[in-house]
Amino acid sequence: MAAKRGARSKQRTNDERLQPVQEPRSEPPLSRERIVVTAVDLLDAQGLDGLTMRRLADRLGSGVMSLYWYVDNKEDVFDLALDSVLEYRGSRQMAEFQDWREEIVHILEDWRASMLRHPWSASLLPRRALGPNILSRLEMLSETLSRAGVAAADMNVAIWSLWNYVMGATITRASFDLSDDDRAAAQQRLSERYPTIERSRLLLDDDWDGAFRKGLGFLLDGLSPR
Amino acid sequence: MAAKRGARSKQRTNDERLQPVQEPRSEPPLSRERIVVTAVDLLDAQGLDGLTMRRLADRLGSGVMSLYWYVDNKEDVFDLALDSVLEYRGSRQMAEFQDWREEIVHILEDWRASMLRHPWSASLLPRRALGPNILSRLEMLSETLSRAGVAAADMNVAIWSLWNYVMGATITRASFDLSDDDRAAAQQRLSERYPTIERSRLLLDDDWDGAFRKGLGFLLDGLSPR
DNA sequence: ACCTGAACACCGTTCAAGT
DNA sequence: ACCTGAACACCGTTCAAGT
Repeated sequence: MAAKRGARSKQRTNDERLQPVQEPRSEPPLSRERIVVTAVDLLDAQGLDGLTMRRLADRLGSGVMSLYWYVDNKEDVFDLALDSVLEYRGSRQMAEFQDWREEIVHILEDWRASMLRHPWSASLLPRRALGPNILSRLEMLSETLSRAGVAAADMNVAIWSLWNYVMGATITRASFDLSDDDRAAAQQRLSERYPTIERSRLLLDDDWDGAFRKGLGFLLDGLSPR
Repeated sequence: MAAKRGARSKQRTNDERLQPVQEPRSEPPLSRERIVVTAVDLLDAQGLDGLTMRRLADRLGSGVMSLYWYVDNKEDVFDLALDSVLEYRGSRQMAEFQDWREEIVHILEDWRASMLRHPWSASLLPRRALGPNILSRLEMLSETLSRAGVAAADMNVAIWSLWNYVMGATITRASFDLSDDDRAAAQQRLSERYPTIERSRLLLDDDWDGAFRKGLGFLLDGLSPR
């Protein structure tokens, strides 16, 4: 568990071959999958700037350049980590929902939750090509809107509007991690020059989930066919 | 013009004191303002990753460490560049507008346009503290919503919803700069696994401005008081 | 097929020093 | 008050080489 790296195969001398094949104390061989899993861990722990090829190799117990056998470059690592985090793990048949609105809310809240579990992912998503997992989320969304009766001519606008809303909300939420003191101080500084937002206590509001759901409700009101 | 740096004050020997004070061929003195202007130029030319302290100093004709007299660190440069780009340059009295809706659309389209003129700015904005210029845009927005009769209880949700929509739309627009060929190729790959978004030609749609305005319309429909 | 270390061309920032 | 170069502890990736 707290085994030192580098002391890997030393105390293998007094043989314990009674145990079956797996050797828990030596690193498993490098693989694309291990690299992705470890990259996600590292990103979760250190953020976007915290992922470096050297640190990643370190965690994997390999030399830096060994990674390049499995991966083209650092951008490739980002793409793989991002896609892995966006996998939809919920059930596929949506029979459980009363109406399309509830279904859309579920799809978008699940998407948002997946990104917030890995706060680096939201700001990464718009910069990279769309991977298979985000595309299948868009496909789900699109199917549901279609069943809901959104006109074909409005379809793309509807999808992009919801995309914009979710991305904006999630990127903002993920990067706005001021402490309560910081927010109070920021709010304080508003008083003279920004009276209106001061009055509504804009920067003190911290019911992110509620605001997300409520604002999404407004948008869906606008998007509702007829 | 193509004067070598470092050769700055050499050929000052044969005196030309007839000319007045300004010396067009030597760099003006370093200043916070010059640093910000040059940083924006550099960011426009090379993007977020293209701004390095060394390149910035190079463009300014100074040593790298000289910058640190005017600026705390690189993050400081980002904050200053970001705020400078978000300054509102339009007229302040909104008498010209027929109704609040038109006014909101104007405010948000102007904000979006400012960010798209400097595509690095949108993705930077959510990561940094809110500077004075973005705060005064929020203040304008807030005033207008107030005058429009949005209930105090809905005010923050309304502001954050519009914020989310604009940020999501702009970040996406600014980073999605695939060539037409790339988009066609991406669209092609959708065919089997993502039939619904394939059918609506989601990735081929390139009327960004129209989609922004139309989606904003839907959101404002939802937000309209009563 | 898989892994490696040395090397290159970069980074941001500290520090001690110059004028 | 303003500016500097050397140095430190990093980066991503190429290359030539090892097994």
